[in-house]
Amino acid sequence: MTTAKDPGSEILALHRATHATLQTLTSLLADLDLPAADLNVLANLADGAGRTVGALAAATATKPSTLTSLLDRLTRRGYLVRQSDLADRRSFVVLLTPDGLAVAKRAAEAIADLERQALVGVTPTQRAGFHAVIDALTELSQ
Amino acid sequence: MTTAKDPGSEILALHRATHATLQTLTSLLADLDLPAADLNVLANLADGAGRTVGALAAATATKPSTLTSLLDRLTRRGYLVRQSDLADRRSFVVLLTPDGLAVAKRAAEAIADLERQALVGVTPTQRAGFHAVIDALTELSQ
DNA sequence: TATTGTTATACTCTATAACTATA
DNA sequence: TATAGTTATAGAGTATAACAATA
Repeated sequence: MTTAKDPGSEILALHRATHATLQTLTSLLADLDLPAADLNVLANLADGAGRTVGALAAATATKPSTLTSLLDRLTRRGYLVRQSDLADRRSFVVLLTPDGLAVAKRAAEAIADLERQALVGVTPTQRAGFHAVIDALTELSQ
Repeated sequence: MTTAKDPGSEILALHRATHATLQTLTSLLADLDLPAADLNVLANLADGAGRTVGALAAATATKPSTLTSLLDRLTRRGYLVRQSDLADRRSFVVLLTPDGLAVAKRAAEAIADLERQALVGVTPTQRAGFHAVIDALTELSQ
């Protein structure tokens, strides 16, 4: 046997899983009427702490220009505000409103629920392995 | 300690890693001038075997209607053909041309290279854990 | 009747380049 | 000069509903 059995499998599995989980989350939270990327950003803000646009871009591995229209939409909905960063006035700090925090918490809870259900038969060791691989792939791609 | 330390982390990490790896792949293969989703589909076909549109949709966790324009584009480029499935004439089998196979193999190799580089310090056990978590999340979301 | 895939349609996702304000 | 973020722009990604062909 000289042939690799399953070339490309981690990254292809990653993309498949991302599509699948995004669709599931969107339909679980259909009443919020928010696209998947918005849920993702909100979940990243669910701890209530402010983050600069750049920090959010890093957290989601997207570009600031990708976030602009998304943040505009969430602002229009009353879910967040952009505050000028006092420390560096080129930056904006993204801050959830009370409404936004409630929605963000629902998104984060739906994600946590989905993980709990999916990972009921998964050991902490396997979970640690998952993060080791994910982190390695993410770090190499930055 | 009653608070979970890192709620939502698997799925958020998944989405971050997907964005990061897609961007890296696209720039590694910039000379092919293909968007990320095309590379993903081609890599899924790189073994040279034909697949129905439905099977491809399942492999990428997308809908057939999402694939239509993508397959049209790859057909226009001469990378694949749709053949009527003799066993079930409602179906189309997607088959790579020789040119398409060459491009698909480059995509699959770039993915394999990226994985090799990223996972050089990752143990087989960690890798197995990764797949256990990914599979659990994917299966729950179908 | 049910299923496969396309078409038509409507938005969202995403990045690059040029720009503004600030550092 | 360099950086943070937006604006302008262009194209790709995605799904739903309606449809045609086949089962």
